[in-house]
Amino acid sequence: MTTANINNWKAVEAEVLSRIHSRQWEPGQLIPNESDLALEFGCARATVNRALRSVAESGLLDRKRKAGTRVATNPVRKATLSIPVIREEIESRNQTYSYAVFSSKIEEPPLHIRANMRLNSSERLLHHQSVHIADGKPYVISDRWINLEAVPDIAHVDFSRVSANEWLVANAPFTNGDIAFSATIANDSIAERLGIKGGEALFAIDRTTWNNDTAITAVSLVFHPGYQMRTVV
Amino acid sequence: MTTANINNWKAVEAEVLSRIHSRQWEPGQLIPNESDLALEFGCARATVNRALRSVAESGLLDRKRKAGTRVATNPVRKATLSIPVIREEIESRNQTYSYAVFSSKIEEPPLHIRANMRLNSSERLLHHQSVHIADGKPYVISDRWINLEAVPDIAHVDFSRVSANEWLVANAPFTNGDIAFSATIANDSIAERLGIKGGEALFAIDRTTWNNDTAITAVSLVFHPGYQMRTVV
DNA sequence: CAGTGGTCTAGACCACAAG
DNA sequence: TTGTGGTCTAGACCACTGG
Repeated sequence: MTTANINNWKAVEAEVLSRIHSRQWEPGQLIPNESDLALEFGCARATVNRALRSVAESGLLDRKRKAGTRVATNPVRKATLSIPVIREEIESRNQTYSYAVFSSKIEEPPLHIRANMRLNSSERLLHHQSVHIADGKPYVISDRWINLEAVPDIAHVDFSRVSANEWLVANAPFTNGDIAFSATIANDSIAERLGIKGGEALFAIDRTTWNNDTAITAVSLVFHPGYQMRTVV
Repeated sequence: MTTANINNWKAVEAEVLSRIHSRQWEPGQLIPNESDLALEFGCARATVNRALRSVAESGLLDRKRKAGTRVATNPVRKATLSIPVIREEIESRNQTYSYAVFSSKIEEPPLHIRANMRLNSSERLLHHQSVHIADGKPYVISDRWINLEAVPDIAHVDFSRVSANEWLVANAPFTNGDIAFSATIANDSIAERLGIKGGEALFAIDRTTWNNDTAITAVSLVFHPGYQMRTVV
């Protein structure tokens, strides 16, 4: 025997990946169906299915009923990035976390926020601006709008003890959300809050979350200069 | 009957999500084990397993053998973003795609590139700089280093016909890679290549890909002003 | 040690879509 | 029409890990 036993889905996955990388199965090529592979590997079809499904999810295979399974020609690699609570992100680097609120008041939102959250004109919104601090240095500033109709309890929260982010995560589960990543220039107000000079390029994340069709919150995060968001494929 | 039959894994998943969102199962709480849920829903344990595994992958459940399954307290939401071939990204917006090479030559790389690719001092690298153009306007500029030891064939490729990106995707499959997203300021050379004024904030992606332990290529992409990368959770 | 999730199996039926 | 992947089932054993 030159190959180890292929009797579990991880082994099947490894063998499939190996055949793709070695180009034994070339891009665009139809690979054998599940039953044949199960026979070849000496395992159940369900095991082959589990492995092929996993590889397909990573983008390296295209599967269609009746048409069969093909090696993807332009593999659209999918990177998964986790969106951590900022406090945990900072503490995981062994830095001390702190947090300060600039302002927190009920306001009329600008039009683009209303449009973004798809609100009628009647909702009252809490406008909450704060900064998360790592080892005493501003890490990211947060400019958040919260739909009080969706989360009435938040009116009574003491934000000196817990950040709006964490309170919402724990108390206002959302079903779906949009995220946009971009670059922005540090204007005077941003620069002041981050304790930097103006004119620098800053990494920004804009996130809106929903509970089914009602918007919960829209937040704009602007990170300190040099911040990188990393992941692997 | 108030509820529909829960006899497939999608239905089980929907029911589980509903119980989490409605806080019938609260954050941190231990939920029933797979066998009990299977009994309650009237389906096989494997079906419950499929559903719970799916929810756990999205970050809303924490599963541990023996310890059981708990609702995540700080759900680390995972966003998956697909990394498309730039030509396809542009064409999917019904814009016309074109492409131009600024320079392509074998050079000694700067130290940070060598370190990033974890190379010995001996490898020869192809330095390839280009721009991808949408509807006649620069869309993103690419500054790429290619390890000729890993991809010798690339020396003979006619880059006027196919972009380095697409050739590599089709001919140099990789097993893994790192990606970093950041913001950068438009210096003079970047601004000139993007046809903009200097000083603007630009979204940047740095990606290094590997075939097992040998680096294939490191590429730095700098997008036109206003570019956003979007996804959903 | 014992309870939980993780996995495998053999067989069955279904849903989709290519020809 | 028919071949393919998608899924469900009942049962079994295994692997990890908390107590």
